[in-house]
Amino acid sequence: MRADAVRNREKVLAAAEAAFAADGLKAQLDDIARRAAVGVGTVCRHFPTKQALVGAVCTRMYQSLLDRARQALQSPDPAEAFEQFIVALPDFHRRQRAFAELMANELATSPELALPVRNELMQAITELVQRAQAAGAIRSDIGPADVSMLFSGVAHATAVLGDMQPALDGRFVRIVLDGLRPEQASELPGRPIDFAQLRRLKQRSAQRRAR
Amino acid sequence: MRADAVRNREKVLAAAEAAFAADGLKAQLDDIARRAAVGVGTVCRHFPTKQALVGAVCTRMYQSLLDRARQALQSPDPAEAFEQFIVALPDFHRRQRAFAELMANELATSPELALPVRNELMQAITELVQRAQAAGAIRSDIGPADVSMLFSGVAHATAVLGDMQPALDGRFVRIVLDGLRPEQASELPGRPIDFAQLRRLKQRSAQRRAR
DNA sequence: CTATAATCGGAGTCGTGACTCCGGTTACGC
DNA sequence: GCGTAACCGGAGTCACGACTCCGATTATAG
Repeated sequence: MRADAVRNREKVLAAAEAAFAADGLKAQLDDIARRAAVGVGTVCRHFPTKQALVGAVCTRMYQSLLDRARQALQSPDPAEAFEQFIVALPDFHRRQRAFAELMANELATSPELALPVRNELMQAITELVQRAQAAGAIRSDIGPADVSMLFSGVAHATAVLGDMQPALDGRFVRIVLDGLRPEQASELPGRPIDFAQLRRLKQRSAQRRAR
Repeated sequence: MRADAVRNREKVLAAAEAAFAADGLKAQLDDIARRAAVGVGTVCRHFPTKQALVGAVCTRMYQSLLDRARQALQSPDPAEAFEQFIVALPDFHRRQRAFAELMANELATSPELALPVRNELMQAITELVQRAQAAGAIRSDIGPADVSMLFSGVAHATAVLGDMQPALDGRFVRIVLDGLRPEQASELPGRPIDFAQLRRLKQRSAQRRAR
């Protein structure tokens, strides 16, 4: 691959990230091209479809989130590790607004982009949760997928709130965290959900939709 | 207005509700017309723009939600009133999936559809929260807008989860409710948010975006 | 029952936005 | 340096979806 090609590919990715951050998923290819100081053709050669571009941007985001999760896992205290990761989330989402939107929709959509990074991230989250539970830092009647579902909600709120008081979603996270502490009053309906189960549910739901 | 006209208007509204429920806001006018067993022209005469149709459907939804809030306010026990209203939310959203999406986006968008019903609903929620706080049923460091923000998250999750196990969002609500109980560990950043403040924040944010 | 005015339907218009095509240009191998 | 092959750009294509227009139809007034 030629040197200028890689350079442009990089410029496009950066521009796409910025554009998605500003306008969400509905950001236009033309705008992305303009931001990258590049023709539309170039964008479309590197990423044959918008979906592909989204996928590429998404992968980077997941990677960066995975890094955070791994960093949190370094911490010797499981409770702190969990909290550290969770509290960092809206901060992350604020910077990557579009990704919040993407990720928030992720659960339901785009099974087509089966990103290996995502699996690793799920792995890391699972570990974070299990360790925290073993240490008695969070309630035992939840599963990893419950956590990710919860934070798809946080992600969404962050995306919607936009540049309003950052404090707002900080409050949201703290409230949810409090709800996750051990020995809470409510009995949760159903059973703890992990990622394998979530996937099964998703498939069944997709089948139902197909009919 | 002629009798068949009202009848059709009603059919269109019902069809729109169903279509939005199935496909979200991106449901197509043609599809709505087909569901209503009516021509596209009819849809567009009754509702000159898609926005208007959305507004009309939205108003009904708010009305129905308001009814629930008022019903909850009837309960003599403030704690139970609050919980009753909140727990009913995802159930409501499941039936009205699109509305969940609408409502979830509401915070940021569509200041143009200034629905009077919405104001009444905010009033009712404010009362529900204040009474519950006075009775010591929920923590005192939150405001009504915090609650609605939180449940915009729930709404989103419900929308995304779709027809997956209804238990999933039931779990979500219980966890958030637990996080709202008095005397929790976390200290929330910032101050309690009420609707007036939220509106101000929104305006400032809109101005910033305009520049 | 008939005149009339409003309503209905769906084929057609128009705008928008993703993607293609090809002449001109720029980077590597020799 | 120079030939070649890959890359660049942006005007144009194409599909899709919101909305319009007008002949056919149907409800009310007298």
